[in-house]
Amino acid sequence: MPKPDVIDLTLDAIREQGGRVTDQRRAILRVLFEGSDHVTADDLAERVKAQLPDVHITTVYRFLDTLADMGLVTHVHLGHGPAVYHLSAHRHAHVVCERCGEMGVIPNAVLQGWSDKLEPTIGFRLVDQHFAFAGLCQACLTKA
Amino acid sequence: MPKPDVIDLTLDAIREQGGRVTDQRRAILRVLFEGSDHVTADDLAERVKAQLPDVHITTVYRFLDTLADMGLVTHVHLGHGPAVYHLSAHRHAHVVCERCGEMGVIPNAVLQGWSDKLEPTIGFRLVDQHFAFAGLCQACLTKA
DNA sequence: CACTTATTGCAGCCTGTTTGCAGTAACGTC
DNA sequence: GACGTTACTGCAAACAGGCTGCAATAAGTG
Repeated sequence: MPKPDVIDLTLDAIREQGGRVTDQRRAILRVLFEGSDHVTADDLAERVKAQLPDVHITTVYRFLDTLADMGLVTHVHLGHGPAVYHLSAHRHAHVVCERCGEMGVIPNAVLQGWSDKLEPTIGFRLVDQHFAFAGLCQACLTKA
Repeated sequence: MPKPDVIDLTLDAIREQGGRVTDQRRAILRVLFEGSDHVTADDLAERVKAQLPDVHITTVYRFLDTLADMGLVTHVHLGHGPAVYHLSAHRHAHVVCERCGEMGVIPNAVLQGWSDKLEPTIGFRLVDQHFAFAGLCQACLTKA
């Protein structure tokens, strides 16, 4: 008996809330869970099409939205271009180099620490970053 | 002899680099320097039109770009909507409440402090925020 | 199998911003 | 002050990323 994997569990969750399981959704989930993190909707659509042609980008957007409502995926804006999506389980803040676009990850503990100090002073608690922090990476720093 | 103000100095700087001074540019600068901070290009255009009708939004965008090249203005993305522009002299990082859109300001010293600790650990230096930080304001925190 | 209704693909819309182009007008020179 | 050069303007149209309405399709239910 093959052990039920994340994809099957997700599909069950979808059915449980009255959603339906389609080939498109299965393919999208496969790419999401097995492919690399931080994909744009467009990338995702391309990769899905490799398995199942004719999946429309709109379908991808709509399903990502559903998954977001379920709390499974989140999107982040790394810069001026399209947003990238990743599993909420992999949630963390992002830094992006303003010069070269290189991306770094800020551990949740660090963000938490900042937030704890910030809240008493200016009355804002920082939450999971929905927008990346702007920065400069080592390579670009030494170049300059 | 009236003392030359920021606007005149800016206009001089424009002329010095081969740029031309027009009524439109004068009006845009007036709104930028005298109006409130954190305006969208659209807001700006509206306010400019109050003084000088028929100034096209394209002109506003183009001149903002020129001013950005000169290092005079910066734009920040507060969220999903349009970007807001402000004078570079007023530079600081921004926090925006994810719930209600309320905006807060993070002092430069605070950002600098974070950056100093972050750089040795993950190799990124934080720079002036081009994207706002996501957060929750006091009001929304207590409501929840 | 029949039925209900969620999901799909498509075309077309939307917002924010940029571009190409021909006309206008600012500035340096005579 | 007139003249020529060329930066700036307004307009229309394009652009990107994303979302919507709709009719057709097909997943789940009994």
